[in-house]
Amino acid sequence: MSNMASMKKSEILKIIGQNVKRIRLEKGLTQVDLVGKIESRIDTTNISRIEKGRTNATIHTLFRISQALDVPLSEICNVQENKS
Amino acid sequence: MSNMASMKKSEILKIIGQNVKRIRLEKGLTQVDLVGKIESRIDTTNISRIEKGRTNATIHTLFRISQALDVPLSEICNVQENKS
DNA sequence: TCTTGACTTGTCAAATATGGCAAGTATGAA
DNA sequence: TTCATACTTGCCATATTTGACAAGTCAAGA
Repeated sequence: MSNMASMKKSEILKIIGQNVKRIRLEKGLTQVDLVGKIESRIDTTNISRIEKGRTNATIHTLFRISQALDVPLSEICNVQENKS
Repeated sequence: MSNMASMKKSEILKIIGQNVKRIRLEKGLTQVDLVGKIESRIDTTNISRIEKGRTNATIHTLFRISQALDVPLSEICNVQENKS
């Protein structure tokens, strides 16, 4: 049912961002907490833009976020509505 | 055992690239075949660079590739060695 | 009201991803 | 050897991410 083929760029960026925000909140972290746990520097500006779906983050940026959130990268990258 | 915390940028890019290449070959596709299946244009140059881990692709580019390969994005983003 | 914390958003500079083209490498077949 | 296919890599121009800072919004308290 997911009709992935027609998913627009803005849509998947929004889903990725929602994933990041949801996991961050589940861990009880603020954006400032999160960047504090990230190895090489990431700005809260960028976190905010990613969570809002305003930026098309690189995989390495998302990977660093996944490390700080202590979840697999694939969890952040879960954009599928449902699997058969 | 995965020691994700110390994974360097070049290492995760290499794994992402290996994932793309492996799945593409499993599907019996050439790079030219692959770009032919991608909605908005992607150059074989870029596919090659991603597969070789030479470029830090954006999530939207990897998403379009996952669509063309008919696999979930999370499969391309599977960089974990093994899960506990 | 004032303050604080959390987040968003604008702007800027620097780095780099992307698309495009051309040239090079490698393999296999004729 | 010659040719074709598949892929890699260098270069270029353009677009955009990223890091950084400043300013703004919003909600909860004191």
